[in-house]
Amino acid sequence: MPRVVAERADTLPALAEVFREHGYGAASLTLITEATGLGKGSLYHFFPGGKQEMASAVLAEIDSWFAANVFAPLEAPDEPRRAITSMFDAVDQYFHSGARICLVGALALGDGRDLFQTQVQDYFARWVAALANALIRSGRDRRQATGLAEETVAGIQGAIVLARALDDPSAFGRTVAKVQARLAAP
Amino acid sequence: MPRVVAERADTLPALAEVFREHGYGAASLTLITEATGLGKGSLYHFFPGGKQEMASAVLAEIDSWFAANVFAPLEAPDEPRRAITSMFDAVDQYFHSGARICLVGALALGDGRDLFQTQVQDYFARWVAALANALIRSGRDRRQATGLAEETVAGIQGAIVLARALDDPSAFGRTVAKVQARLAAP
DNA sequence: GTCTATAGATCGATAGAC
DNA sequence: GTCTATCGATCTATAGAC
Repeated sequence: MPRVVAERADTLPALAEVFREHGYGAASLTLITEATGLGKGSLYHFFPGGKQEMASAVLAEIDSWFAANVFAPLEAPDEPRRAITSMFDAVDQYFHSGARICLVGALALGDGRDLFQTQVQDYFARWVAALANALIRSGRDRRQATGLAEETVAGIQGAIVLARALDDPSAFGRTVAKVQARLAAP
Repeated sequence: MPRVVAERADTLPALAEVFREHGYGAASLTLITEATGLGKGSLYHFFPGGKQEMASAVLAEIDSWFAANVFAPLEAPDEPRRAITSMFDAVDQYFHSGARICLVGALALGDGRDLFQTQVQDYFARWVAALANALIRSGRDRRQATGLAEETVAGIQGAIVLARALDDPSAFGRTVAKVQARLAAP
């Protein structure tokens, strides 16, 4: 039978789930050992920097996923409108239609804000820049593109907060659909 | 010289600041004693339920502030447009133009989500309902008012996330201004 | 009411056997 | 690599003097 955890990267999905579920500070090593099925010894073998390195690795993987599935298409030289559409598809998929929160946004609001400020800032800055880039190439005025991109990313993040607060994942889809429609309008 | 802390309610602003700064789980009693200037004995005298009761009391005070300054005007029988304008003024004031996060939203995303779910849900549900009510009375279509209210509240929350993530409070004002402008349009 | 002292549990992290 | 045992620090909460 194949091992569930064969290398460091195999632990990242479970780690990400724990941090999303409990935040950074409240994600104890006990919870992490249960979620990953690894003892503390193994965890510290993979992550000598401890919990902080675990969270940082999760953020790096998230950034990598968005870079490949969201940022790169938005920055690609052609098809900006199609890239924007696929961005919303990717967002809906990644956030499980509102049932999953954005760990980066949660870290920005909660604890770990100081520890991971650079990674959090880079993630949002690149998202806004990539979307603004696509908006400009799709014919938008340069001056308004950044503002529109900020408003869109904020709308997505706010939709996650709202869905989580209301305990109603469908609020995410409803709200994001409005954000997307506004972006498609001239 | 008058005492700084004369009764339970006097501790709430300092408590709120600690929870906003560190989240619920990472706000230790040591941090709380430093912020309030009270020893543990005094804190447990005021809040026999411990840290959970402290956070719950803070949420109740936040809800009370919004009820008086935001929800009630929105639900008042007249001047819905004026109430909406003053809502945005109150929001900008309360969140210090993006320099202060929304503790309710942060709790919704992070730890304490289970502990305070009812209070978090009530806060957002009432905000959306009150704003939708004002929108209907200002001439909006009933079917679209709730969606527009959700989008607006989400936009405000997302603006807070974005401003915090980018470490740029001015992103809050820029984004909220766009949300407000959209609401004022026919 | 407010304090200090401290209990009892849990934390992150380490050591060392295998 | 993975485990168990355990360290010292820190946590929430309580007890009791004043």
